[in-house]
Amino acid sequence: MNRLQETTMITGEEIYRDLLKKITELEYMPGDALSENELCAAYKCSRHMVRDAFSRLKEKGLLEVYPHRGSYVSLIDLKQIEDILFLREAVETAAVSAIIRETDPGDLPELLAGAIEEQKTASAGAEADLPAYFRADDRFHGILLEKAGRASLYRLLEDEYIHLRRWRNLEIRTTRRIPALIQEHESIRDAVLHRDAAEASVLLHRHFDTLKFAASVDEGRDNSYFYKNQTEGERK
Amino acid sequence: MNRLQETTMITGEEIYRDLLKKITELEYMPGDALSENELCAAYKCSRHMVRDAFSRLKEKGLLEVYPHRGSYVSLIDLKQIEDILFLREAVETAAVSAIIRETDPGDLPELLAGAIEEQKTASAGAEADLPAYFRADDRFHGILLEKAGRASLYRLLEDEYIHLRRWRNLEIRTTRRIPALIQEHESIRDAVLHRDAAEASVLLHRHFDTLKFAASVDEGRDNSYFYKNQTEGERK
DNA sequence: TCTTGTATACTTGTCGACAAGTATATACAT
DNA sequence: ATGTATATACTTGTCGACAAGTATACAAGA
Repeated sequence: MNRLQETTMITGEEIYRDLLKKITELEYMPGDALSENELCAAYKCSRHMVRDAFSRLKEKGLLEVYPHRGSYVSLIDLKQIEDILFLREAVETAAVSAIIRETDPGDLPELLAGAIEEQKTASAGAEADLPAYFRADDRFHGILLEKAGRASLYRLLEDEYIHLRRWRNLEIRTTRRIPALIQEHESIRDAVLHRDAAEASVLLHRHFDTLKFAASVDEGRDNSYFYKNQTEGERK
Repeated sequence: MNRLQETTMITGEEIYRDLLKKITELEYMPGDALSENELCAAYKCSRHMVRDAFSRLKEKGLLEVYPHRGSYVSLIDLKQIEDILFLREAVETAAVSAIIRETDPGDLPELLAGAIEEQKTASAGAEADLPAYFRADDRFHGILLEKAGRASLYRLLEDEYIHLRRWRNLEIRTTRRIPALIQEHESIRDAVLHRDAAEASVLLHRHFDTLKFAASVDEGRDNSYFYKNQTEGERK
């Protein structure tokens, strides 16, 4: 707990959003202790607002509350990250399949090209803007669902993707490996535009395997940001 | 609000679970008003416990809270139901693909056969046990994910499946159409055991289309259990 | 020095009371 | 009879205070 700024939050909803954002963007790192008292002092509100936000964050798996001991930002569960990557691969493969099966391209080429272009500019040069790249990356995959008529599903899965984003913010802090990801995006786009569902499926599988590999590398690291071997939620 | 039994709940978690169950199992119907005061009287606890449960139910999209007016059980969003069916189809197709690609059958035949057998006994005869059938149905699909090494993903998607179960409880109240669903399960099982991924994919698509059709029929119904045309959350 | 018991300073859990907004019923004027 | 203003009975929103459990610091005894 530090950097408690003098914000003037009002509603419990805003407190919840603020905490959610700070956890996702690693302002509060995995394992950090969050004190109800300090937070309600920072937000200048009563503990009930903070407790309500805590309750929801706990429900989302972003906070662990140990009664009468303290509350801590959840560690990252790499098995869960792999699950969500599997989920995304499955959903986006189905979306691409639906796009190819049911509709004509429409403005899909322009949309995908725009997202890819934005990824390149955001990740290029020394003044690379990683958050901007991540947004463009999300947009690329979002376009696929939207054009499959499943934009609302993308919103529905937001809660799961939160965990993915937090891990991504922790994992990808340089632009070193981004060009390879962009190249994979271009391959996927080409397969979709050529209406080659089988090829797109293979490329999506490979794309998410690239990320799963990164997650498996984390597995071996010995820092305090990840749960170790199924012992999730066993803080002594 | 009625049938308030004299339970002796204690923790807020139990209250939340109880409300969740009663909403899912339609003891509280879509649109029903839930009063904080009446509930905390029934549970013999303070309003804070109920409010905390309300906050989480709201977050899950099962309750709509209108400040200073009242709280109501969410109506069923059929677009969301279709999204979740699309999600399940995508995930289970990917799971079947993984099963066929990566592992040998193992005890998969026995497990699937057991689940199907349970579906038949639960839905047969005049004393049919629908909840038991639903559990066996869930198990069938759960086995596919488990054998693909994604049991934890199944748990992760529980929150989305809650909405599906609530709709299912409302939609399927007789055993009339269940034999067809069981037959589809048997076809899917056969395709998986014959390691025919393409056929399994087609059959899964058809299976979920059967359910999506039921959802589209609901769309035309003129009762108060469903949101009408994207106007979700517009209660005057 | 080591062990043990106790006091203390934390943490989260729960409660009652009041504030504020909304809808309805009622009395009044037209 | 009808439209309007007011009073009342609800609803959810917010707060301060206290209860209860945990870990730590510290002092007393072996």
